[in-house]
Amino acid sequence: MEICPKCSTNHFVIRAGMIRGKVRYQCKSCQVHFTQEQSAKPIPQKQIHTTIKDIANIMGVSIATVSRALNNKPDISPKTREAIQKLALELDYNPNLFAKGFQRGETKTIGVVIPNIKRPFFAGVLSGIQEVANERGYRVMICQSNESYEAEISNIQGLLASHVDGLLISHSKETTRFNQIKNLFEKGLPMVHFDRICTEVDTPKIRQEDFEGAFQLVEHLIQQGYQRIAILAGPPELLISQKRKEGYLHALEKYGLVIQKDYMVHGDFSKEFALASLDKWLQLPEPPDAIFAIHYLNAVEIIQYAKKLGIAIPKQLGIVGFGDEYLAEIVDPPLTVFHLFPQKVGEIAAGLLFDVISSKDSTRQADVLVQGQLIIRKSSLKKA
Amino acid sequence: MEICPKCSTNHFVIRAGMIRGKVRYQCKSCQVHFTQEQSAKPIPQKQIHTTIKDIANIMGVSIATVSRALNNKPDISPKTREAIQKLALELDYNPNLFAKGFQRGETKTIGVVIPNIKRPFFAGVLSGIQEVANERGYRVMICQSNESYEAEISNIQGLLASHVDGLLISHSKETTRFNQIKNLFEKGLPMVHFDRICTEVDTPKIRQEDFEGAFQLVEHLIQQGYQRIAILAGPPELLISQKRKEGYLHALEKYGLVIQKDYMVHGDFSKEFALASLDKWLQLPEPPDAIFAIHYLNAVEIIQYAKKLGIAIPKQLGIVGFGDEYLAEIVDPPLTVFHLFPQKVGEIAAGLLFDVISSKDSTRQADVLVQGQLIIRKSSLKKA
DNA sequence: ATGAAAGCGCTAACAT
DNA sequence: ATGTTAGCGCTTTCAT
Repeated sequence: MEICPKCSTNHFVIRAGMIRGKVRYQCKSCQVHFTQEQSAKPIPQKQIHTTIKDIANIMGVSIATVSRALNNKPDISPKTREAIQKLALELDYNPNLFAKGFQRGETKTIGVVIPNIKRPFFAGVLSGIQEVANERGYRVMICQSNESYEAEISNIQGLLASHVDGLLISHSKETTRFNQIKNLFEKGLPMVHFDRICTEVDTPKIRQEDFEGAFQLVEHLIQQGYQRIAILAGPPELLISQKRKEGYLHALEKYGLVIQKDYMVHGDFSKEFALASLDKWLQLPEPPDAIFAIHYLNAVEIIQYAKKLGIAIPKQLGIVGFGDEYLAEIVDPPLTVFHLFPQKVGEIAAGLLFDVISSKDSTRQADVLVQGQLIIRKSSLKKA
Repeated sequence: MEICPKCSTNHFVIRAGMIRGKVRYQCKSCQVHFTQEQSAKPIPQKQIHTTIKDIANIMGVSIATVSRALNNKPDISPKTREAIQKLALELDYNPNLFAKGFQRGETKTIGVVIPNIKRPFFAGVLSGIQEVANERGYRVMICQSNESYEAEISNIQGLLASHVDGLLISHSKETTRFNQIKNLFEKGLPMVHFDRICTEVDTPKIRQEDFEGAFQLVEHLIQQGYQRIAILAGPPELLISQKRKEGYLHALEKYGLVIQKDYMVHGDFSKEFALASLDKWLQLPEPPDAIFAIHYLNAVEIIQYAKKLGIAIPKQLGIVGFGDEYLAEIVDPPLTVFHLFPQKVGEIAAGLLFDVISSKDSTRQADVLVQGQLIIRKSSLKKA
C-alpha cells in the first residue's frame, strides 16, 4: 500500500477507487486523498514480457484480480475488468503459457518425431499436423531422426523433457526395438503412430493403403498386358515395405502370374540400389517387362536410367510407383502412381492424438486407413 | 519425519542411514530402529514424469540435495550423489526443462516462422536450423504463415506466448508492415531474418545471392547467344524479387542489350500466371528467345508448356531458373539453375540467432550472404 | 554436507 | 468484488 504524503506512513492508507487511470488512495488517519504518480511505478521499458504482476502493480490491484479479469471470470466488476484488459492490451501483455500449464501439468505442446522433414511426404504430414494443432491452440515441436534409431531415442527423450502433452511418431527405418515407446505408453503418455507404425504397442495408428495401393498398381499393370512384373521394395523390416509387397503378391496370385524370386528385391531406397537392380534385371534371361517401385523416387530414377539405356517406356518397360509428387507429373513419360494424401494423414493423426489427450484415456485404440488414389499416367500405358 | 512404531510420535525420530534401499530411522526416545516399509512410499506407477521431489521422498533427503546431486554440484558427498543418480536413472527421471528455465526466464526453445513447410527450400532451411539447435540443446517450434500476414502476426504472438528465447523469420509475401517485429526487436527479443528479410529492422540477416545469381544466369544466357531475354518475376514488393530483377537488368546493361518493358512481368509464382505470361510473350511481334524465371517451379512449368506448344528448348527458347531441386534435373530438358543452399541458410541463421541470444546483445548486426552456384544444364545450351 | 525457504508466472481455493 | 495464499518443478541463497 502507498505511503500517505501527510503522515508518511502506509498504516491507514486504503485504496479508494480509480481516477483518470490512476489509483486513488485515502489515508484513514489524515483523511487525505491522493493518487499515485506514474513516476513511482514506471512502465518497464526494456522488458520483453509483461506479467500479470506488472499489471497488478500499475493498477494497484492484486494479481488475482488481474488474472480474473484477463480470463473473463464472472466474479469481477465490469469496470475493473475493462480497465485491466485495456491496460493489458496497451502493454501487449501475453500470458506465459508454460506458467499457465504448469499447474495442470500440461504444456499445450505436442511433439512430432519423423525421419526427415525434407521428404515431401513428411513435409505434407507436418503441414496437416500444424493446421489441426493450431486450431486446437497447441504448438508443435518437431524432431528428425534422420533414420537413426539413436537419434530417435534422444529426440523422444528431449520432447519428454519438454513435457509435451503427446507424441506423434513415425519411426526411423532402423528402429526395431520399442521398449522406450512401450514404456511411455504404459505410463499413459498420449501417443499416436502414423506411416511407419509400431505393431508392438496398442497406440492408435494411421496407416495408408499400402496393401491396397500396391494391389491396384500391379493389377493395373497386369490389365495393361504386362506379364513379368518386378518389385523394387524397401528394407524388409519396414512394415510399409512388407504391406506393399503383400499387395504385389496378392495381385500376381489373383491373376495367376508366376511369382518369381528374381523379380523381387529389397533395397534401401537409394538411387544406387535402384539403378543396380535394373541392371541386374536386364541381365536375366527373361527380364521383367514392368517394374513396381514402392518409392516414387526410385521409380523416377529408373525411368531416367532406362531412357539412357535406350529402353522404351512404357512399350518395353512399364513403370509404376508409390507416393505422388509433382515430380511424377513432370518426368517423361509421366509416372503412374498410387497417390497418398500426406496432409490428410497429418490431420487425422493430430486429431486422434488430441482425442486421446482430452479423453485422458491413453489406451484408446484406433486403426485408421487413409485412402489413396490410383493415378494412371503414361509410364504404364502399354496399350495406348 | 516418520512416526515411531513404539511411541507413535515423530517427535524424536531421526534418519539413521539407509539399508537395502530403504531409509532407516531411529527414535531418540525409545531407541528403536525401524525402516520405512515401501507400502508407505510407493514408487508412483502411472506417472509419466518423475520429479526431484519423488526422488527426494524415496531417498529420504531434501529436494535441494537431489537437485545438487543431479546437477553435479560440488558440495555433496560422492555416495549420496551416486545413490541419487542411480535412482534417477532407474526411475528414468528427466528434468522438466520449463520449470528449469522458469527462473532464468528462458525456455531453451526458439521459434521459426516461415511461409510454408512444404516448399523444399524451407524444408531444407528447417533441417539446417534443427541441426544447429539440437547441438546447442535448444528445441524448435515451427509456424507456417501460408503467405498470410494475419497468420504471421498470430504465429509470432503464439511463439511469444510460448516464451521462445529467440525468433527466426522469413516473412510472408503479403507482409509489408513490420510494427510488431520492430516492437519486439526494440524490446530486445533476439531475432534473425533469412530469405524474406525485412529492411526496416536492424536484425542480423541471411540473404542469398539473389542479385549475383540472377546476373550469372542472364550472363550465361547472353553468352549462349540469346538476345531477347524475358524475366518472369515475383511480387514486386518481395525483396528477392527486386534483387533478382536488378541482377537481370545489370546483366542486360553490361552486355548492351535493350531493356524492353514487354519482357518484364511480375506475377505471384502461380502456374496460371506463368503459362499466361508465356502466351503473352509469344504473341509479341518479337517474342523473347529466352526466359529467366526467378522461381524454378515456374521455369519447369514453362518448359512443360513450351514443349506442348511445340517450341524447341533450348534451340528456340532458352530457359533458366532460380533455386535448385531434384525436379530441375529430371525435367526434360534439364533446367539450368542458380542453386541455393537452403540447409546452409538454416544453419547460419540459427548460429547467428544463438550468438545474439548468448551475447545478450540483441542489436548486434550482421549481413551474411550465402553463396549459391550456377549449374548449367541443357535448357539453356543454345550453342551445344 | 545437507536442509529450509524463497521465487519464477500463473491459477484456484479460501478468506473477507 | 477483491485480496491472500499455496503450489506446480526446479534452482539458489542462506542457514545449520
